[in-house]
Amino acid sequence: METYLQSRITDALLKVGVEQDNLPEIKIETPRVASHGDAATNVAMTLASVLRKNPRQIAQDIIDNLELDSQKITAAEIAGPGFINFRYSENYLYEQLHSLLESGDKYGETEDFKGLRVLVEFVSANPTGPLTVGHGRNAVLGDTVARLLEWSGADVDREYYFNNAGRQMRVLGQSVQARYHQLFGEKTELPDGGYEGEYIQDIAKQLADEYGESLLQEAGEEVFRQKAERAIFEEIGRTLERMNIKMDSFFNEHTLYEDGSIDRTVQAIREKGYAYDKDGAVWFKTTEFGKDQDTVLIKSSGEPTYRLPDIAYHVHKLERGYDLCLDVFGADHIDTYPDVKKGVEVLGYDASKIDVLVYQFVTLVKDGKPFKMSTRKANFVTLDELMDEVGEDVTRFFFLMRSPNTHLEFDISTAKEAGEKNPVFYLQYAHARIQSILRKVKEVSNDAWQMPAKEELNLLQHETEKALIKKLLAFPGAITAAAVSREPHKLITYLNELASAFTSFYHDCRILGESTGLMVARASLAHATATVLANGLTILGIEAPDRM
RNA sequence: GCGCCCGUAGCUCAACCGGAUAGAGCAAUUGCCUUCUAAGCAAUAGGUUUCAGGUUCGAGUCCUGACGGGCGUACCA
Repeated sequence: METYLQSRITDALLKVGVEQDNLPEIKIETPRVASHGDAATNVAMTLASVLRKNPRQIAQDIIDNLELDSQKITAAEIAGPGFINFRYSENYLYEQLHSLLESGDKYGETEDFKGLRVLVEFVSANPTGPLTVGHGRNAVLGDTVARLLEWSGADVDREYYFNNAGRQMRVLGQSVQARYHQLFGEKTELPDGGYEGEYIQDIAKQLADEYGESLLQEAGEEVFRQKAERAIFEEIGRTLERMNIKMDSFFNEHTLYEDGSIDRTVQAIREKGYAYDKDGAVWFKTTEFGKDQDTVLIKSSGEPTYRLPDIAYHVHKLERGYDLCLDVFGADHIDTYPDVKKGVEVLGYDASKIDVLVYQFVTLVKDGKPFKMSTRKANFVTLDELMDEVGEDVTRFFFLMRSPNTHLEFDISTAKEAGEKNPVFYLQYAHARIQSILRKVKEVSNDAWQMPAKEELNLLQHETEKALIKKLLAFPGAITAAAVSREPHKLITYLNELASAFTSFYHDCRILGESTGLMVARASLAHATATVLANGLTILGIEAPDRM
């Protein structure tokens, strides 16, 4: 419909005398106030200064030259300072509703990103401990944006990037080793900066159960590191599964060393003249890109900083042929992103294919106060603990509810309320309620719901019915908007409006007890609403229950 | 100091890359269950969009400057 209006308006503009080269971009938007119509454009106003004419006059000229199909649009009128408002015909609504019903669980899919190969890299927590609440927002955002892109036609892979070498992991191994020795009565201290979480003791205990005392002979921490890594990855895998997240691949940073990518990357940056040696370290000339200081690529110890493998990794992604590499990470990592892009660019790759979704931090709140759920000495709350406390659906929903670039206050008191206050249930309840009605319809008519003919939908004449249809038709656009801006909360806002439009309809129009024709038409409308709710919840990774 | 994000109703947040009368939920007040799920609906109240300038037909949105909060600014990841 949008493209239809755009082409009609373009034709009218040409007739009015606007030159081909001066055609403005024609924006079609949905007015905030329903009384303003179903679609509107502001072209007349944007043209006012160019044509040096009164915008309302321009609008009138455009309307006079518009050739609209009355089967689709019934009215085009001037309003306010020069908006042109359009109204959809009933026929158009019924036609669209009918095709929605035909699409069923595919309704909402578009081809906006058709053919685009996307790699979403997210979570990417190193296996040093269980996933925390902070990782939770990352995981859910990444997965949901991936789903949004998939619904928009993109070909999406999900990847988890990790590093199982380096100092952090050695300390992890040492920590487990220390706990293991303690289990057998030895007074071994945790290493400096060791991991204090209770899970370290759990892993040590597993090892004791499995191997008895035999590991006491181990001199180094390597065995413990390996065991810890495996145990932690298993737990992370279970957590992700619980959250409805399935990775396509896990990428080990180590492979970049093995295949020589790291060395080649440094070499290439040197050759381009963007790297130099100083104080035994290798530096990246980030000052040339407007930074205050140059940054270190390889420490004087010979170990690279994370920037170098990050650059090599992104080159690797691009070489795999992705058109879009989307990284999801927290606000604390934002500073590395320009360096990586510049590095990739210096190496001759198209850095514009790399995009980043940055999210702000999460604060847990309970009864109005910052809340620490964990009694463990380690200073974090795990995702599993959170899900145990409030449930999987609520967890996903709360992480998605807000715009990624504002701080998220996760109110556990609200999340735990199974009822009125909890916004997740509003959507699920609407779905369950519709299913309940449809079950009753089936009893009455002794027949399952069937696809109605288009004409049968003509009985939907009530204002709340038409408002609901219009809301349903906005679903694909809502997905696209959320996918383009990578903001899943836009979809939630839409679904809330949809559920609200449904309850207005439910309040004003009965389904059972009406004549057969009207009952069929309304049941179809309810069915369509349930379909859209279910599709929307699927994208959010949340259940759409049939009963509550 | 510098960079990024944020500042909207008592609280938590929306506002479709500059549009028409700034909207939801929670909290408050009131009304609605012998008819399809009241986990709901309807209504009332709540705002100088932190402040001061600027840009233009038009600003919560863009620019400048204050003020306030978060995160960075490592030879940590």
